[in-house]
Amino acid sequence: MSKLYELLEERGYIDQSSNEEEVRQLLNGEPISFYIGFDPTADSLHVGHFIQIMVMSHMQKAGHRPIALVGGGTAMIGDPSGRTDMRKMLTKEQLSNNIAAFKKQFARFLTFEGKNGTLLADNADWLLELNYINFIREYGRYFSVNRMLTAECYKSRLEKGLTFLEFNYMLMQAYDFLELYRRYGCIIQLGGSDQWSNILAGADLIRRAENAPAHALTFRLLTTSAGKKMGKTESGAVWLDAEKTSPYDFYQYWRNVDDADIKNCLCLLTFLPMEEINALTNAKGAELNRAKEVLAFEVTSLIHGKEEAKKAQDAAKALFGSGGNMGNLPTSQINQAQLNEDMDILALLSHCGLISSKSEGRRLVIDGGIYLNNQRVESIDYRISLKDFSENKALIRKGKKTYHQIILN
RNA sequence: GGAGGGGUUCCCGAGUGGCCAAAGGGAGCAGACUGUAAAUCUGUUGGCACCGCCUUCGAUGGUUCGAAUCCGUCCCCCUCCA
Repeated sequence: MSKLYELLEERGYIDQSSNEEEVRQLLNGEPISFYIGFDPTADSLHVGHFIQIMVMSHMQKAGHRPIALVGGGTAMIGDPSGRTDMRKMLTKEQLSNNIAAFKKQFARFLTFEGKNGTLLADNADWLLELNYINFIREYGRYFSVNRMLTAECYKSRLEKGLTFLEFNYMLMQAYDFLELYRRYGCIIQLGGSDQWSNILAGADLIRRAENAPAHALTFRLLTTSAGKKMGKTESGAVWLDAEKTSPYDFYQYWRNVDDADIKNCLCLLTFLPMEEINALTNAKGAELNRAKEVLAFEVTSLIHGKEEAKKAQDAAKALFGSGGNMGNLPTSQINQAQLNEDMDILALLSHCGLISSKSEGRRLVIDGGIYLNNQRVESIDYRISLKDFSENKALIRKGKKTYHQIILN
């Protein structure tokens, strides 16, 4: 008998369950089928999803069969949970494109082969052909509006406004669970804690419609110790797709987490054994930097592979410490002709995409936030020239941490 | 459908004819201090050819020397009544 439940609990994944004892026995017992839903609202998964994938992976390793459900149907409605605004609807083309991207990313963490190979399902397969009257007559009677309104996700939306379209979301998701139960014998749904009421609704529906037991288990969202959602940067989410968030930036995101969040991240986002995590996080003060390096390296390896993680780490070490080679930095090309023209510092900055307007660049330079080859640029009129390059390379830095390499060719 | 109240810069939110590129807060960015951390303090946050000019205050058309502010029409949101 495995100790899967205890493992998840010790690592801090578990938030709420429909019945702790029963869920514990399910997870620790014979192989079962479970599902987690993913909304294909973007063309890549992000860090928020990663924690769910980690759980799926833990579950699969313990012998259970994951069902990854992409909400091709529900995404056409929009989940009101945790949002103040209505989610925008997507076209079918966007959806199928996004779903394809998800599949690829899942494959890094989950096996699709074998007796407990991951099953990929799309609720568009059954939701799109539902008949309204039939659905309402068959399942509408199982849902109490009074109860739905007490759900936190709707309560808050009632102040702001909630359309009937979105109100239906809970029914759709509940129906998904029922459908997966019927098709694949899925008896437990997992998800982020924001999904609690939707998941419960599904379990309830199975109990009522099928007179069979079904369970719910939610996981803590990845938040900072201050309670803020992690995985957001000024430029948006931290994506798992290397095209959208480069391995270097990805690495740096984790390298820079708050001291207070290191342990949590190590537990939730890596497979390192607890003893090792405890040893790393018992350090004090500046020694915690070691733990951050390990965190950044491990998470980057999981997402982008060891090789990319190594490159990102080397680049970081080259820039912030000594040694290491910095081949893997964000880089821009520049040619001789451009150099001969009017390549002042502002033009260079926007060429590299480091600023979104000349005004911003102007401010940065005046504030002393721009460095060329680690020398502060003093004037907005500074003109870059051949002498700024050594071996056809120059290094530009914005603030303390944003590095960009320029290659002359 | 009726009555009333709204839509302001990334977000919240002031502004009700010129002193408004628009208070204040949040968030962001930069500087100092540091451990590539946190906290704190300082500066900054529409664009550009930047001591000047241009474009913004739901949309559009007016009034005026001059409008985010007044008037008309339209779109959207909220509250109460049905």
